[in-house]
Amino acid sequence: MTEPAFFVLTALVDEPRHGYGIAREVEKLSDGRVQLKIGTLYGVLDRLAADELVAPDREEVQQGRLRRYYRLTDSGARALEAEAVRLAANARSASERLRARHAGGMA
Amino acid sequence: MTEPAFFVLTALVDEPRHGYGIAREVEKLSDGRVQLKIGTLYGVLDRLAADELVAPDREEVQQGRLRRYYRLTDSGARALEAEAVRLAANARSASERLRARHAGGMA
DNA sequence: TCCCAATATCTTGTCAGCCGATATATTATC
DNA sequence: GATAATATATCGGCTGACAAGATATTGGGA
Repeated sequence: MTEPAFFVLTALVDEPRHGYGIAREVEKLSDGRVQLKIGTLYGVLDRLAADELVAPDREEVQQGRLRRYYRLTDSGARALEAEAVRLAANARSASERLRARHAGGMA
Repeated sequence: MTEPAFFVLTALVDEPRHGYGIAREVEKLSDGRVQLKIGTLYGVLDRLAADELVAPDREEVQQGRLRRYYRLTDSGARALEAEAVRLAANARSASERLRARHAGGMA
């Protein structure tokens, strides 16, 4: 799973959101570190929808602007959970090795 | 940082290794989950060397086969540490949200 | 002896995907 | 009337992952 896809799924965990709203939520939940590019966003959404990790939820017209909402599917939630576990494991193995190195490297 | 690059750096934390040895070490430290492709490996090494996150260490000829060793630079160790922190943060934010969802979603 | 597998390097070509740029449309502000 | 924010979508360039193949040595099995 690519990193933009990971963030899109994370942004959809609590409630359905529309494209622009996802981009703002991702920026918020990463403390401004990740700014999803608009050209990236819709491509990612298409791919996630094709894989059925997200699904179209509803469409609204608010103040004349179309909002197309997406929600996380059960399959998407499982995929996100698995990816989170994988990332945590990767981070842990690197951190452990670095710690051993600074501790004097008992190779 | 791309995932293959992350694994290459991790494999070099404890000691310098040559290309083939890196591939075997990555497979080992990921419990067989990550099998670095040979075409990926050398491209990644070139890019990491250009960025000075790894550096050529020495060359050996063992049993007629050339071994070109690479070592992690201080800059590489710092980059790996930062990436590990970032991955851990990403994994944590996703896991927390998923936990809240299963707990009943107090949105 | 000959072929294959393992070890070891590197190159080339294809495909996926990120992202900048652009287009379109509405509302609000200046 | 121009600009910014909100909101959608597409296109093209570039980077990077990876399959495949080239090259070379050692050792084992048919």
